[in-house]
Amino acid sequence: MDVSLLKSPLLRATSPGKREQTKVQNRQLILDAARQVFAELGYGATTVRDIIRATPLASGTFYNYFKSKEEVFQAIRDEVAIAIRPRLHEERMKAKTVEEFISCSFRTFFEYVSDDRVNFRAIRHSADSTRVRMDTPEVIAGFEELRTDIESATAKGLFPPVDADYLMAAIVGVAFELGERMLEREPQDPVAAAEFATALFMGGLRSLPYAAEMGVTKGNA
Amino acid sequence: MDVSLLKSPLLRATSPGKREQTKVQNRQLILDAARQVFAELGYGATTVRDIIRATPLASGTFYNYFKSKEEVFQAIRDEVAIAIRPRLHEERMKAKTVEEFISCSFRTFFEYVSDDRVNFRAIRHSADSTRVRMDTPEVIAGFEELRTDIESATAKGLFPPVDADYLMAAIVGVAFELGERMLEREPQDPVAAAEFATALFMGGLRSLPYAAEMGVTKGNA
DNA sequence: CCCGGTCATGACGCCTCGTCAATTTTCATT
DNA sequence: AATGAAAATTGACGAGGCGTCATGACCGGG
Repeated sequence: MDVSLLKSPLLRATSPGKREQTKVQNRQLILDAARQVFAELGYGATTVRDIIRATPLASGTFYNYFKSKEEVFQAIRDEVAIAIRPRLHEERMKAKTVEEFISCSFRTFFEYVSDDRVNFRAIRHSADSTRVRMDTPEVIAGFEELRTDIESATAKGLFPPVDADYLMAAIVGVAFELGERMLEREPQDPVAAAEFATALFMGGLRSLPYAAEMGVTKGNA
Repeated sequence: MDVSLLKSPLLRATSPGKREQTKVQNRQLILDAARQVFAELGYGATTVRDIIRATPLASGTFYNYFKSKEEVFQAIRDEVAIAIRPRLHEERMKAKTVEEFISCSFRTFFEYVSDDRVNFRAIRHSADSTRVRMDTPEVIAGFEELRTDIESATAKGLFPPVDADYLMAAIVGVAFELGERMLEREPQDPVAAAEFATALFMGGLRSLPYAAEMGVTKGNA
């Protein structure tokens, strides 16, 4: 048999083998169902059974793909982290000034959060007041990357010699908490949120954009 | 019968009735066991059964005191929130300047976190990478109080007219995330953490205390 | 056409859940 | 003290989730 024929790029592209095909498909089936169910019941209340019930598969099949509901959740989180991380890193590398570094980071993040609302809401919504955050390896790697980016920016003289670990923590804290609030507002305004955060990091309280309209919490002009 | 004798303050003080007594005692028994077990297994992995097994009580009794493991956790959280909230509020009311407002808030919070390490660790430790945060009514009320404190400080001209909601979120985000990092360092230094946060909010990045010693993450002098 | 390997299936044993009828404990009254 | 009602504790129970595994279906190569 001519191996080069069977394994030619063309054939592999059109027929990756039924085996592989259903494997990928099932995985996606489970992930989609999970997203759905998490959004509906909240992460905490969801059971593995709920997920497979939203799927044509049998209970045992679930465990061929994931070890637990946590692992599905990780996979969903990681998709996000993997999508956003290179973008953030790239923006930060391009930054010529501290301000650019900070503002690009926040803007990119908030825009992503706003676009990806569905995924983010999946976590927040839950009957009780539990809030879950998965610090998956992929997410943690994102944090670490931010820290090393800060460190190398410091080496380049962009930053003063700050405590990169604490600074990273502060950025992460503001990003997540502000992101949450942003999602509660209507209309969604990632740019404004990013401006707020940037001003805070650039010049502290006194530089914050004045609250043009009061009652931002509930009213919207 | 002389009611005033039976219900005299003295008697009530020494014997509040066995009924009441065991009720309080059992509640505490459960709370203590829960703290223990949460710290050991992590919040996510803990079951109601694990908690009562660490207690001389029967399974049914648990439900006379709490509806679920979430509610026990809430109760533990709330103890903390109730203990810390008045302190924070008081400090902020005394503040004559913005800087005092900010620095007192952070210092009080970080000192509390550091003292109360046990309670805080109970949440963080878990086999998987799940991080749980309970936004109980009591905790949310604490956030709201911070926001109204900001608003009234603004009214007094202490703050510029900022977006109090976002500012509150930023403070909360930094406090929690930095608190977490602080717990990972040795020796524990709440004052340094508070100084870092305060400098950030007062003057932004450029005011941050220089990292006197590098390698803060792992090394310690 | 057939065989070896891979994967889906769903029943199984174990465990937790929250409930509830039975029982014990407390307490006011006689 | 004796009594009876109210309150709280107990543990067994049905429902249902968990992760596993023997079974069988299905794919793909010879």
